[in-house]
Parts: sequence; structure tokens; C-alpha cells
Amino acid sequence: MESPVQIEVTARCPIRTTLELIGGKWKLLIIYQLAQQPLRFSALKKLIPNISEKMLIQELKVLIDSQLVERVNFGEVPPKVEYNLSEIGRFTLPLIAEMQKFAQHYTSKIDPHSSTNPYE
Amino acid sequence: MESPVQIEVTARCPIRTTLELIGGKWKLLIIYQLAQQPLRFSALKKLIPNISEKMLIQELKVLIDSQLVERVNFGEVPPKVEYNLSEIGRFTLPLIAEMQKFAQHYTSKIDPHSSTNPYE
DNA sequence: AACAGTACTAACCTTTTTGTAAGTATGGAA
DNA sequence: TTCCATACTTACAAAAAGGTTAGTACTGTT
Repeated sequence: MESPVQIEVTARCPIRTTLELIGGKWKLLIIYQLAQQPLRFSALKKLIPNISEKMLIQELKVLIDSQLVERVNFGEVPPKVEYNLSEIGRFTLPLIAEMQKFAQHYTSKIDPHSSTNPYE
Repeated sequence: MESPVQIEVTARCPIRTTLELIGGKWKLLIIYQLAQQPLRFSALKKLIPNISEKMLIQELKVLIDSQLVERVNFGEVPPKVEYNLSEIGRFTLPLIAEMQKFAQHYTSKIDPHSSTNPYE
């Protein structure tokens, strides 16, 4: 029986790479919204409760920088800019799907009141 | 035609739940190591470069708290304690697998030194 | 001339996360 | 009696992440 290939946990291991790209409080939520359709800045803001304009634009810039999201400027006045998931960005979708599955498993198996986590 | 079921992005949406459980710099790396076999504190420390003892024990506690990891105290002297992934913790493994796939796709498609950020 | 709509930008601040360095407890071996 | 191994614990500091508030630029509309 062969032993599984153990990937070394280093600065450039796949887990760390992925965490760098989509870690943080907002990036996945932005990606998730853009997965449905291209969206304008203001539309994104409405769809993601509590995100500040600063965080939204900041995280969009990071996502654009890493080429997961594309920015389309329509050059109109008043400004019209759309954001959409790039082809590479779409590779995050199976990951998001697994996160959803995991959360479902977890919340169905764990008593929701056993945790003292006042998130709101 | 039916529209896709859009999960609302709220304080209790699956993405946020998952991020709370396994977000941060170290949790997934710990889980990944424990996926192979139960490990002692000192073994984990050796396998995860640069993690401090403080972060290791702190994150282990959080993972135990959320029941993704189990702690087994052998009650010996010098102390012997083993950590292993719980059954629920194993539900993170497909997620980790997807992260690995994503990182591979990403690094194979993106030139590491290019940036097309229109802001720069 | 003031205002509306959109997509930002900037200064400043608070909170959260992570890191460093040292110390504790235990019982047996030297 | 001192030291060793192991698994922590504590106080403090630094860094990163996130939040608040106000303001800019551009034109067309009132």
C-alpha cells in the first residue's frame, strides 16, 4: 500500500498560495457574487452587507492584481464600471462549492448552541 | 427557466461559517498535517515551519473548541499528548484538495511576475 | 449656481492577528 | 541537586487587517 504524497508545508505550498489569493474577510464573498454575473461597484456593495467602500475597492484591486477579476470601464459619465470573474477566477468555484458543503456538514453535525460565538 | 439559488451573503452564510472555522494563517496547515496521522505537539511544530508554540497551541485550542480536532492526553511524564482530526474535521479534506487543485491551475496559468492592474 | 449620480481616494483610527521571549509543571535520570 | 523532555502559559510588542469619515472628479440636470 503506497503512502500518500505529503506536500511540504512551506511558503510556497498550495495551501498557502490559495490562502494568499482568496484569504481574508471579503474576497470570497466578492468572488461569489461575481460568479453569478458581472456587477458594478455599487451593485456589489448592495449585495455584500456591511462591506465598506474602502474594503470593497481595496479587495477588488487585489483580485484584479492577481487576475482573478477583470475590470471593464465603460468610459461613461457618470462613471460605469463592471467587474467580472476571469477565467482563472472561475477555478475558485469548486472551492466555494466545497466550502458550502463543508459548512452544511458542519452545522448539521454540531449543535449550533454549543458555541459561544456572538458574531453579530 | 429557473434562476440559480443565490445564497445570501450574511453573517451566517456558509462561506462565512467556513472562513470562521478554518480561516487564518495556520489552521488549514495544522489540519493538513493531522490528515496524514495523529501527531504530537512537538511533531506538529517540526512539520509546520515557522509556526510559534504560541500560535500552534492557540490554533489547536480553537480547532478543538470547534470540534474539528481531538486531543488525547496519555497522562505520562514527560507529557505525551496526541492530536488527531475528528470525523467532522475530515470533511475539510475535499476542501483542501480543491485548494491544491486551484493553486495548481493558478500557478500554471499565471506568470508570477506579471501584473495587469490598471491602477498601477 | 447648486445638486445628483457613480466610482473612487485619502487620512486617520481601532481591532484582530501574529510574533517574541521568557517562564511553569512533572518525575525520572545523572 | 541539577538537568532533561514535553507540553504548555504568560506578558508584551509588532504587524496586518479592517473600519470611519470626508472628500474628489466628471458632466448633465434643475
